[in-house]
Amino acid sequence: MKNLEIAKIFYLMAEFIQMDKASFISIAYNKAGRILESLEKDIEEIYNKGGLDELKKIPGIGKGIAGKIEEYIKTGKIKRYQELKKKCPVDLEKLTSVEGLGAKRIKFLYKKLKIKNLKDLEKTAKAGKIGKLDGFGDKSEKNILQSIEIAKLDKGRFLLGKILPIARNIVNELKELPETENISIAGSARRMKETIGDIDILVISSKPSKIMDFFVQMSGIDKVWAKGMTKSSVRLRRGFDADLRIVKEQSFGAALQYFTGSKDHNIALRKIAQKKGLKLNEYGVYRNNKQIAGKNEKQVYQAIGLSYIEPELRTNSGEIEAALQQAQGKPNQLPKLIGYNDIKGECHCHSDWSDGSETIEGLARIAKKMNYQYLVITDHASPLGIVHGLDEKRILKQMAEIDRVNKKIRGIKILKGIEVDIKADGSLFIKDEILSKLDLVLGAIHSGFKMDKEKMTKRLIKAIENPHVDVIAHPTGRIIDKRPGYQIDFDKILEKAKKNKTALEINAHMSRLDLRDVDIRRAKQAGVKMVIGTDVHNISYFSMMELGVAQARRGWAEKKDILNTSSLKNFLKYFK
DNA sequence: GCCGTTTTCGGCCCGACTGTTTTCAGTCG
Repeated sequence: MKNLEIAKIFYLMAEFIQMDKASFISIAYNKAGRILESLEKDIEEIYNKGGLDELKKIPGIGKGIAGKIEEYIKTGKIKRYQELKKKCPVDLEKLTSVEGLGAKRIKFLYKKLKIKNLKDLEKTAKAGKIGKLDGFGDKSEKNILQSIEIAKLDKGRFLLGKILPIARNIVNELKELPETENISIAGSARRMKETIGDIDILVISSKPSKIMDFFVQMSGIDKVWAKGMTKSSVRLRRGFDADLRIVKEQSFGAALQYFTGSKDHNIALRKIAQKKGLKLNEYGVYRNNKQIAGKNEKQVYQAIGLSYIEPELRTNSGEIEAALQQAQGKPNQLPKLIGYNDIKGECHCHSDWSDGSETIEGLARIAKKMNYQYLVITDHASPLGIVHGLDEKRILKQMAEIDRVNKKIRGIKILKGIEVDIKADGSLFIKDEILSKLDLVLGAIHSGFKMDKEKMTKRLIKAIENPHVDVIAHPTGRIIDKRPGYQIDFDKILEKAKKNKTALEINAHMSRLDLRDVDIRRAKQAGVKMVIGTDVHNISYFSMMELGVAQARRGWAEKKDILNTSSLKNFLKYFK
């Protein structure tokens, strides 16, 4: 998929263009980059299907940019980009990663001192040559040196599952301050995006100075980027930034809306406000300088003619149109998203019979504490030695053990399941005769990831068509930022899954989150049911259900789309 | 470069903080 490659070039082109003047052309390229990044379909497929006209149908892609996309697909290059790069041959990607350095200053440094990359920059700054330039000073030079160190350590984005606990800790610390009247996580963490670049926190206070003082002096801070009365920003030693914004109570909703994003969602909202003769900013919705909304988010949306939109949906990918429809009582409304407390059972769980670390009885007690009605034990049945998979004999033994635990522990039902390997030809590692005795069979691919698209699609379809397979676990096989996932024809998979009533899993593990949000949305549209499973290997995994539900919400899933929101009875009935 | 329920030209979301200035450009989100 070339979407990300092209997006990256567009971002760089935007920077190059900005070197000469802050132009709307650069804004257009940036926007095109973001569009490509969040596009659910392969841009090359779109182009092959309908050519330039099909590309131009994407909002934000016009004649010029569509042409550049075509050029890249055909030749692997974009001439305009090469030209821009030639004019100022610097390592833009690395240099812009230095906080405080943007296109203009990078060009200036290149023209004056021939600085092309981080190494040149560091050398020149250390020699004291930067502070003497026009528009720079000693402080700029010092900041550049510090920022280089931090840029060197930059690890990019972090998993939501890693960031959320840290963000919540900071929130709890700030909450302790008597000056804090209200507080919320904002930004992409509030939208529950699967990876997070930095932490955004919003505080309501009429005495911001003490809170800001505390914030920039918290433990674990490497550098204070900025400190003001309404806005401060710091770098945490763990490798990412935290931003704090403080507003007054009457602006809480507007600020929360503004600070939650996404950027494109906000821009679209402001345009809508503008058309109505209103102004939307982080302090409220204004008509002729008079605030008409702002205290809570719902009012902000209503003031510009929309229904409230849940944070997880705010990506400007149709939710604004749906909110408009809903506010006007028309069809094609917003989904009634699955709630964080709607899950009635865990359906992907490994015990110490395979590669989990907890006994079945121990797992049952935790699941009961989670208020689940049921827990499906789905140990591996696999030839892979490392997972200590079950064979047919041990499956029967384990069933007996589950019967024993069910008798011993009341208030939760342990179901008999398996996560069985789908072999290269699509057949399963366990005989149908044994599978038929189980309550739930997850089919999963754990080897032979590199198969070509046609073969892999056939392989999965064969498993989907096996009458004993209830669920395909982690259906695309991707690992966030590590493995792209297998080549599959997802539309065909959906078609067969629907026909065979085979469900797809939303694997809730923080580094899998597989299906992706865009896949979930397509599955829902295709009428394919899903389950959310955390792939428990020890007791800490249970809490990742929150991430799985968030993923489902970002994919517009409703309660009825997710089977383990059903009662035990209905859950079993579906899979019979 | 993109876009159109006033427009095929003339707009384009909006504001905070910093450093170097002395009223603002650059950067960031």
